[in-house]
Amino acid sequence: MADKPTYYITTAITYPNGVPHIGHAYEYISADVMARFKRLDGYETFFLTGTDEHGQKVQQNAEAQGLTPKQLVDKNTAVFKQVDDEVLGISYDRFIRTTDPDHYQASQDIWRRMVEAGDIYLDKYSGWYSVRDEAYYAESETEVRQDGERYSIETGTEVHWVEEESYFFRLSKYQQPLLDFYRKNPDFGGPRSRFNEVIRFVEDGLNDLSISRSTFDWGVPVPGNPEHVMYVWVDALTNYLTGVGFPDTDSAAFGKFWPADLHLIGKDISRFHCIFWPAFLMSAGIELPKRVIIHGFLHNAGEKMSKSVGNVVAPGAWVDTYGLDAVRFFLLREFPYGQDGSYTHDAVVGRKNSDLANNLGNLAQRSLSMIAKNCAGVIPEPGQLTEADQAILEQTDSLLEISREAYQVQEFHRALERTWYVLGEANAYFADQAPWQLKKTDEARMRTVLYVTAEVIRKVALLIQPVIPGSASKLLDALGVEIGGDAGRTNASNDGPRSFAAFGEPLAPGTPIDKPQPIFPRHED
RNA sequence: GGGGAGUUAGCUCAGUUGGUUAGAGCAGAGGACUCAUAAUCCUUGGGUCGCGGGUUCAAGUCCCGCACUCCCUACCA
Repeated sequence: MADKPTYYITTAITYPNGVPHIGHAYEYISADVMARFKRLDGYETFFLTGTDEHGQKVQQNAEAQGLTPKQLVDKNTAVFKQVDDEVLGISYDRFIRTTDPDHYQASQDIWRRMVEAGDIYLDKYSGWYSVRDEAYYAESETEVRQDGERYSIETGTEVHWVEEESYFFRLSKYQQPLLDFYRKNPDFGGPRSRFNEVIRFVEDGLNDLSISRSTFDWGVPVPGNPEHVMYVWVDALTNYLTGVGFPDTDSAAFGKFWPADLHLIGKDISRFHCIFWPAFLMSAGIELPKRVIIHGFLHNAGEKMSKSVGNVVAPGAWVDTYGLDAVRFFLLREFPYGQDGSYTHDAVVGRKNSDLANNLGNLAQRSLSMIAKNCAGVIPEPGQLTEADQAILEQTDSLLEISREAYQVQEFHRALERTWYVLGEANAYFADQAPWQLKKTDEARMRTVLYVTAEVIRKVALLIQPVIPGSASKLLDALGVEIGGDAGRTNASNDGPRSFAAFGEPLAPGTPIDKPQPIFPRHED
C-alpha cells in the first residue's frame, strides 16, 4: 500500500496569562478546520497546538500568588486546554507545553546547532525594559510621567534601565538569504498583503537579536551557561520542531512531518514566524516550513475587544448561546480569511438562521421527510436523469475541487461561499421540480428528484464536516451513510464512506433512513 | 515624515488586463407554493461607484490633487 501524503499544521502557542477569548477560538477553530479537511482528504495529519509557559511575567505572577511558576502555568494552561477539549472540539494531536521535558532538549539542540554555525555570540544589552511587555524600548518610545517614573508610550507600562549580558543571534547575516528565499517561495507567507509588510521590513535591514536573559531563571537554560535562560523566540518557535520528535531527526514522526506544511498565526507575530524562524532554521541546518498563514483579529461591532471596554467575548458564552457548529461556521464564513473581522449578535444569528437553518437544514428536512413518507423510508431508486438533475449534480461535484483549492490557500470563506451558492441552486431545483406535485402525477420522477436532492446533501455534508463536524455527522446519519469516520477528528477519517474518497460513491437505493429530525434549529432571541 | 490598503445599494462586501442598461448575500416590498424549521421559489435595487480635476471614442476600473479610515515603518518631543 502506498504511503499516504502527510500534513503538519500548527497554531501559535498561547501565553496562558489571561482567559481565552473568541480571538483565541478563531485561531484554534480555523486550524482545526484545516486539519480536519486534510484528514478527510486522505492526508495523514498532525495538528499541534499548546502553550508558551516561560518568562519573567509568569515567574513574577507566580511569586505574587505564592505559587511556583510551574504550579501557575499548570493552572492557567488547564483553562486553555479545557476550552480546546470541552468547548471547541479541537482535534489537536498533541497539546505541547514549552515546559515539557522533550521541549527543553529540542530547544537546547537547536541552540547548539546555531552556535556551531557561528551565529550566536555573547554581548551586552542595555535599554529601557518593560517587564510586563517583556520588551525593550528606545528612549524615544518612553516618557517620564508626573510620578517621576518612566513609561512606555505605546503600552503605558513602566520601564526600567537594564544592562544585561545577553546572547545574540546574527539575524543581520540572514537578510539576503531570507530575501532570496521569499523570492523563490512567493507563497511562503499569506495573505500577500501581510507577507509584503514582512518583506519590506527585511529589505530595510535586520539587527541582531537578543535571545537570552540572565535576570530571571524561568526558562530553558542556555547550553553551557546556566546563568542564562533562552528568551522567548528560540524557546517558543522551537515548539514546532519538538512536536514532531526533534531533536531526533531520525524519528518516524520527524521524517514524516517535518518540514511543517502550515503555521497558522495571528498578525501580531508575523515577523517572528516569517523572519526569525526561517533564519533560525537556516542557521541550524533544518528545512524551512512551507507556509505561514496570517489571520486577522476579531472586533466586537467594529470595536477592538478590550477588558476595559468590557466587550470581550468568551468562547464558552458564544457556544452556549449559538451552539458550537454555528460559531465555527460563522467565524469561517463571515470573514475573508486573513482580514480583520467584525462580529455582532445579528450577524451571527443571520448566518445561523439563513445559511444553516434555512438553506441547508430546511432543504434536508423537506427532502428527507418526503423520502420517509413517500419512499417507504428508504433511499429511492432514481430513474433516467434529466438535464436539470445533471446540472445540479455537476455543480455539486465541482465543490470538491473548489474546496481543495480554497483550503490550500486557507480561503475558507471562498469554499463556503461557493458551497452555499450551490445549496441555493439546489433549493431552486427542488422548488422547480416540485416533488410534492410529482407525487400525484409521476411517482417515479418524484423518486428521482428526491434521490438527486439527497445526493446533493450528502456531498455537501461530506465537504462541510471540517467546519461543522457535529451537524454534518448528523446529516450523514440522517442520509443513512454508513456510520464510521469521525468528521476529521483523527486520521481514521483518511478513508471510509465519510471521507472525501467516498465523494463519488453515490447513495445506495434501498438504504433505510429514519424519520428526519431538524438538525439546525433556528435561533430565536 | 515615509510606504501600503481602502472609501461601491439600508448592512456586509464582489467588481479580471478600462468597453453594452454597476453585481451578490442579508434586510425590505409584492407574488407563488404548501414537501419543509413562518421555511422555500419567483419578481423587485434610477446607488453623485469618497470629493475635484485629467487622459481616452469610452473609467468604479488609468493619472494628478484633496478628504476621511485603517495597516506597516521612522523620527521629533
